[in-house]
Amino acid sequence: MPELPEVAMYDRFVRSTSLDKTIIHIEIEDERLVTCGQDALRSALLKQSFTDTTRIGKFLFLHTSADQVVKLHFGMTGRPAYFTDVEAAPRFTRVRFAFADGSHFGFVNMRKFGRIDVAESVASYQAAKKLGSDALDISEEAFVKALHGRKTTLKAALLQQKHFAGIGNWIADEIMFQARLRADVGLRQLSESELMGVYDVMQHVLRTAVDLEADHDRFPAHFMVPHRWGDGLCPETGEALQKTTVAGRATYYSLGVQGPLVE
DNA sequence: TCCTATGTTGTCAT
DNA sequence: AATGACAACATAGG
Repeated sequence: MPELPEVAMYDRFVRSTSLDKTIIHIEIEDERLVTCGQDALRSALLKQSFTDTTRIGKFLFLHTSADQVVKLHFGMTGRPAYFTDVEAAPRFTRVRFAFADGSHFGFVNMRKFGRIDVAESVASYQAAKKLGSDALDISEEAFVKALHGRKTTLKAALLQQKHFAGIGNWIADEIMFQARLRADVGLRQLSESELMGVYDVMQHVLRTAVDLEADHDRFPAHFMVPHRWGDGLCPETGEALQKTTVAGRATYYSLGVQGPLVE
């Protein structure tokens, strides 16, 4: 379940389990998940170790003792795993890194949308792939500049990773709910000051989710998302949340709070 | 059987 | 050239 707050937890997990252990074997179930190819992955990592991590949006970079980085992207269904017995490997462990101490790091990915790649540095990867700064790091000025006056909808723009990275489908819906904006509002209809409000909401949603360790059960009562996954009722009006499609994604919204779609 | 799912990217059109 | 819309990818579970 990886959007920015979830990947922040993955980051913490990896740091606490899998750093500074020599990698002695890499088992690859499906090479399609390894962008650089299995040979390049093995030559980059065998006899090396992970030494540090950097997270940008939904991307997690593992620095190696050979001074390269391994990029992990989890797709829609990915998560990291750590286990000491191969037999205990979680179902859907697609790539497994075996450490010299007998433990293992697993890249678990049911749907195979996750990807592993090797790059020379975080900066070089970020530049090559046009990946924006982390959404928690972008300035208000840069946020407004990136969005103001564009032709697309707010939700589509929030989902792009180019200008600021880490927003996914549930966070986009949560931001639009808390900003009290229609699910399909166009950026041309939003003033700079309204976009500053969206920025503040984005920071609040991300900061809160990270502080609560991405645990949906602990999200505040004014958050919509737990209701989207639960009783389907707006936390403010008590009415049923509406469902539609915006930017090609399932979109939940409160008619009473956000108003009707434009059609 | 059919539909949905927390994401990205290639392709085609504007 | 740049930007935007949308299908495609792969799999499990309801």
